[in-house]
Amino acid sequence: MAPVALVDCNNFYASCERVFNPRLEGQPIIVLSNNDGCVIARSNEVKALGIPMGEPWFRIEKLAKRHGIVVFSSNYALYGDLSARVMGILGRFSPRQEIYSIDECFLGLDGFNPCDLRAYAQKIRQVVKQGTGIPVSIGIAATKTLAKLANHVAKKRVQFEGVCDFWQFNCAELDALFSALPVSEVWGIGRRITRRLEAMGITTVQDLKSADPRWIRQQFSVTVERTVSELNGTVCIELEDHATPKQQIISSRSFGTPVTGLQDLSEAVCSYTTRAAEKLRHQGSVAGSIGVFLETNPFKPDEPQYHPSLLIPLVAPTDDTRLLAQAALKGLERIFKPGFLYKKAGILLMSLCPRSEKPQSLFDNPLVESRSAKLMQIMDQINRTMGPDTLKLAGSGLQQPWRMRRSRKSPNYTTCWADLPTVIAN
DNA sequence: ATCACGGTTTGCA
DNA sequence: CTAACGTGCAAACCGTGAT
Repeated sequence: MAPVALVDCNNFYASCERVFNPRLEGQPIIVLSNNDGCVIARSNEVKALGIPMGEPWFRIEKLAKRHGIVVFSSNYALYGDLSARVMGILGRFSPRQEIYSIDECFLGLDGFNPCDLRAYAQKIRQVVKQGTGIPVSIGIAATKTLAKLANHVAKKRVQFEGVCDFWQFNCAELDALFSALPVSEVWGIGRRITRRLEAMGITTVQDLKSADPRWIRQQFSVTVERTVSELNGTVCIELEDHATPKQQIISSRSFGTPVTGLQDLSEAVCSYTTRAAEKLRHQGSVAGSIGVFLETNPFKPDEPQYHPSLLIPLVAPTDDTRLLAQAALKGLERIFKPGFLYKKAGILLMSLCPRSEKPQSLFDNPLVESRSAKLMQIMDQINRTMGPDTLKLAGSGLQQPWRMRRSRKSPNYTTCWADLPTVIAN
């Protein structure tokens, strides 16, 4: 049985802010979503106050002030950079690593003796903390679903000191543990399925583990059935140590203030397309079609609502930002209607396939194509070395009045020289 | 009756 | 002062027209 570890950073975004501002140690911290909309990360002190994840900021602003909570806009440049450092260190501890999200990864520990991996896990925690300042917790078990659960236990129970290894439990102990955990803690069991399971009398992890897999499949789906098998120690979800290319790439943002005009929407659509195209090239794919959508504010039911979308097939699959933006803007013009307060716009790249498998067409012009490829390469390189958006399409605009609010962003400590004077001044 | 499809909804993190 | 609620992805689902 090959052990799997799930390493997860504790309160990741809050911890990132603390790394560069140690005075925040022990202080309550929250980090807000894009547009300073709602709470997406909380330090332990804030969790203890009972402020839930996803809570809209405007509803807790007063409470936060009362408790002296330190509030940050999200700073993805900072979190992404620290994430890369943490992942780099973690990768040294196993030849098989699956980076699952910005703050967690699985490590395949095949070949390691499962008898006692706790010391190894403690070593991992110590090295990551020393190298980055970020505290992590580690769960170890036979399947990814169980490792996730073990990680949860490692975080929740202080006596485990950040590491929980299910191999250290016998059957009776495991039964007792699982009977004390709500079914909603299981990876893949979200709000909706939890509600339905509870209605059927399945309320704990143990209940779900001992449910009949065929019945679960019939009532729910293969996905939930797999989850049940994984709880029983049967591997159904393999470790994916090489990133599979995305089937679709979405780029969308809410606006800082409502937008009414086609000009502003065009700028937004143009820059979202630029970001998506960068991701597309990064994974070495081309897109066969591009979708555009607009949204008014659904939280204001009194205002006229309109959420159009349109899918535009491309003449030939491409990864050229200019061609993609052209198509997206043409689509935008077709769905745009004046007289609405738009809150959000976005684009989707679809029908993706590897550049190498792109079908040749009679109308391909090899000279034009190679120029396009070279131009995109140079753009990507300049933006990579000199900072994002150093070189962009004119259609993205300069003022960008629609940009999201981020009034409480910390400096980009690790990725922006220009931000450092702020740091020193503080 | 069955399948492939595309668009929409659901669900998760 | 006021108003203020994220994003990205895949799987499941569903209606349609072709076979």
